[in-house]
This record gives sequence, C-alpha cells and structure tokens, in this order.
Amino acid sequence: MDDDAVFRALADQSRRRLLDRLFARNGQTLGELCHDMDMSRQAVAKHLAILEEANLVATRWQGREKQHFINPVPIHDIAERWIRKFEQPMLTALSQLKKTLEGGEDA
Amino acid sequence: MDDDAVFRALADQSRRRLLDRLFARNGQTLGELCHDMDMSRQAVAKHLAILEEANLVATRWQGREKQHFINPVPIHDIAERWIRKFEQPMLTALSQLKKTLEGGEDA
DNA sequence: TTGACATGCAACCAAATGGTTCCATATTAA
DNA sequence: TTAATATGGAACCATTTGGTTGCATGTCAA
Repeated sequence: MDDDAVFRALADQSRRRLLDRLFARNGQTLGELCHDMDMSRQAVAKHLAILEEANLVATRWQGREKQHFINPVPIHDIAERWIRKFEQPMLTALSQLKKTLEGGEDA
Repeated sequence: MDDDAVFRALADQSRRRLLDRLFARNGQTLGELCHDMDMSRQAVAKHLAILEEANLVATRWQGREKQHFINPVPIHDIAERWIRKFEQPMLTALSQLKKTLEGGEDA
C-alpha cells in the first residue's frame, strides 16, 4: 500500500471534507458532491481523482452518473499503524518532554 | 488543535522519516538529524520547523545545539479521532463497497 | 432526432512547496 | 582572541498544487 499517496490525499481540507460527506452518505455522484464546495465541478473532480488514486474512494458508473464509495481500509490501516507506533513511547515521551522543557536543565 | 497543520506536516515523506528518527532516539540535534537525509541542512531545518509549527516536535536550546523532542499528542489525537470515525461504518461500508463494485447492479 | 444533463480532457495560471546558496550570528574550544 | 562549530535568515529557483475556463463526449428524455 502506498502510504505517501494516502497521507498526501488526506493533507487537503477539501478532500477531508469530501470524505466526511461520503461518510454522511455513501455512493454520491460527482454532481451531489459539488454542492456547497465553493469551487468548480472540475476542481472537485480533481480532488476525487486524488482520493481515488490513493485508494480511499472507489467509483462506479451508473448510466451517465459516477457514484463514489468510500474505502475505509487504507486510512484505517495507517491510523492503526501510527497509533500503535505512538502508543508505546507515548507516556515515556510525554513525561520526558515535560521534564526537559519545563524543568530546564536535565539531559 | 490545528488538524490541517498536522495533516500537512505528515504529508511529506522526509518529515515522516524525521519523526521516525526521533522515535528511534529522542532529543537529537539538527546536525544529528541531518545525517543520511540527502538534502542540505537548511532543508532539514525547514522540515523540522514545519513539524514544530504543527506541534509535533518541541525544541530546546542546549548551548549552541538545538535538541528536538517528539510530541506524540497531536498525531495520537487525530489518529484516534479518525480511527473512531472509521471503525463504526467500516464493516458496513466494506460489504457495501464489495457488493456494489463486484456484484454490479444493485443500488 | 434533438436537446439537456453529467462528466471528462486539456490548457492555462497563481501560489505554495521543497529545495538550493550565500551570509550572519552565537557558542565552544584552542 | 581567534578559529571552528551549530544554527538561523533571506533570496532565489523549479516543480507541484489547487484552481480556473472552454470544449468534447456519452447518456437520458422529449
């Protein structure tokens, strides 16, 4: 799986908003997803293409409409991995951080 | 907390690598973090500034050296929130996705 | 068939991004 | 004091990014 594509896809506010919208109601068409996005249809289509490229969204043609479906797996995977990575050192890192920054002089 | 800054900070491969390095050993100086980064010291410093801006890294001056400490809280927070958001609809979304994409014709 | 509708494609543009280089400043060591 | 070391600042550059517009294509409905 391409971590980088997923991270970069998530780096944009508008794309996270599109994911939120698909969470609220899955399978929406491009036209539906354009509502209240305050940018052109083509701009929204580009964002969706980036999400699709990152495998965060899958699409299906239904007649002349393109439906968009969220794919929760990649984001769940990286979130899981990053959480797991951070959970262990978290407490020690935190106390260490506080000590070194607040306390002042200990190495 | 500024989600956007955190997401964008994590969107870059080099910055994720710097976080990895700090996980491996916390409190490293700029000079240490420059090793094997295949870019100039100033470039690394810019990346670290972005991480610091996103509150993912805290720094402390020790003489003429600047030490860098990872702050696991923000990334843990957004990961938690995104995981939680995705966990509930995950199973249903997945089965729905499979049905609509593989199966073909059901709405 | 004809027209409206939903989308794609491509060219273009401004701004942000990731990098560089040169020089300045502060701290340590000889 | 002087020199080396660790970092910061600013100007600059190429590429990427996020947006636009105009036009083309395919599908549905009258």
